[in-house]
Amino acid sequence: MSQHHDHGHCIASAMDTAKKLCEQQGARLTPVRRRVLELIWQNHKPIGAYELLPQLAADGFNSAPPTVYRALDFLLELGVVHRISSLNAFIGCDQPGLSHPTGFFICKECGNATELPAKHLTKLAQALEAELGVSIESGSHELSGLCSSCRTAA
Amino acid sequence: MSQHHDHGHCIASAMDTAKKLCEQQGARLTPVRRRVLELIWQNHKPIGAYELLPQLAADGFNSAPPTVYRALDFLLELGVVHRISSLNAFIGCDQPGLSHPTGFFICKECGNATELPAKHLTKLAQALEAELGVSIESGSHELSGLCSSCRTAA
DNA sequence: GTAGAATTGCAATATTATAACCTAAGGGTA
DNA sequence: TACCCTTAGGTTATAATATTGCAATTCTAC
Ligand SMILES: [Zn+2]
Ligand SMILES: [Zn+2]
Ligand SMILES: [Zn+2]
Ligand SMILES: [Zn+2]
Repeated sequence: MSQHHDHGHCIASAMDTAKKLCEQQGARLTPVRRRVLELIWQNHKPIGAYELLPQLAADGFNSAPPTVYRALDFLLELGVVHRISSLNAFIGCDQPGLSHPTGFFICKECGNATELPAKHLTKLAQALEAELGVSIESGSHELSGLCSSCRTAA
Repeated sequence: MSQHHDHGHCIASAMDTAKKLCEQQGARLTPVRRRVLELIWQNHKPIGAYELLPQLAADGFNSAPPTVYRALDFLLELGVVHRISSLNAFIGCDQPGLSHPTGFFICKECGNATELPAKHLTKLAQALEAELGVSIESGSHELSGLCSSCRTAA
């Protein structure tokens, strides 16, 4: 996770991609869905569903659990957000649009989560399919430790 | 997951290993901890904490959530049980005693979970550490699809 | 035996997620 | 436009998972 990136650009780019994906698929990026995606990107770290609720409320949106879970389900389905189950949290996808195996490295110090390069995950899946005789359809990889910045600081 | 294994042996062997690990570490395999581990192995599929409660109650144990969560925490710490966070469930460890990266393949058809060979997971972790400049301390890999039996059946 | 530590019992509560049911809004078609 | 149908959102309640806090007990070391 780079510390010095243009974060406004991050968000704008993610919103733009989501809009395009919706148009391609005939899906509707409604105000609440759009706002949830913005909040997830503004946060830029894994964020829990219940942390989103007050932020939605502050914007005048309805803020009951089903509202945010529905929006999250939509965004997950669209492929612009991932769920990190070991944290019960959600984060924006780096490479939305491309269907790809998902995994994250989460720094236990700073909390930042970096999406893992799909290349390695695909390779692992192939090796496991060959060795176990299974067919893998989906998966998630959640690793934890110190990111390079936090390692340097320590 | 082999369908034709001596399941009684599975359980006995797991209990024996747990006992030895406790002796080595000066930890206490108390009745409720022992029973929780037995129940997990008897089930032989990922099992939720709240599924264990009534089974404990049937044996005359206290059966409030903290009881089972404490036992699970102890067994996780001891390394004889793993948590599968995408299922909010627990399962016995294949290679207890050896500290190893953990991952599972879970068949979406039959529900069986197979622990992934550590070799591949270690290799992935090393590749990611090199590429991302991070240091990985723990991780979990949860894959889903069809196991070889269910593939054949389908 | 006694002090200190670990374990358990117990009640309450926190956190995360979904169900059920109804209303409102969009979108195509005659 | 009027109609119908589908999707999305509002609202209330509840389910499912997990933890906190404190008192009582049991174990262990001395
Ligand atoms: Zn992604
Ligand atoms: Zn960090
Ligand atoms: Zn294991
Ligand atoms: Zn199967």
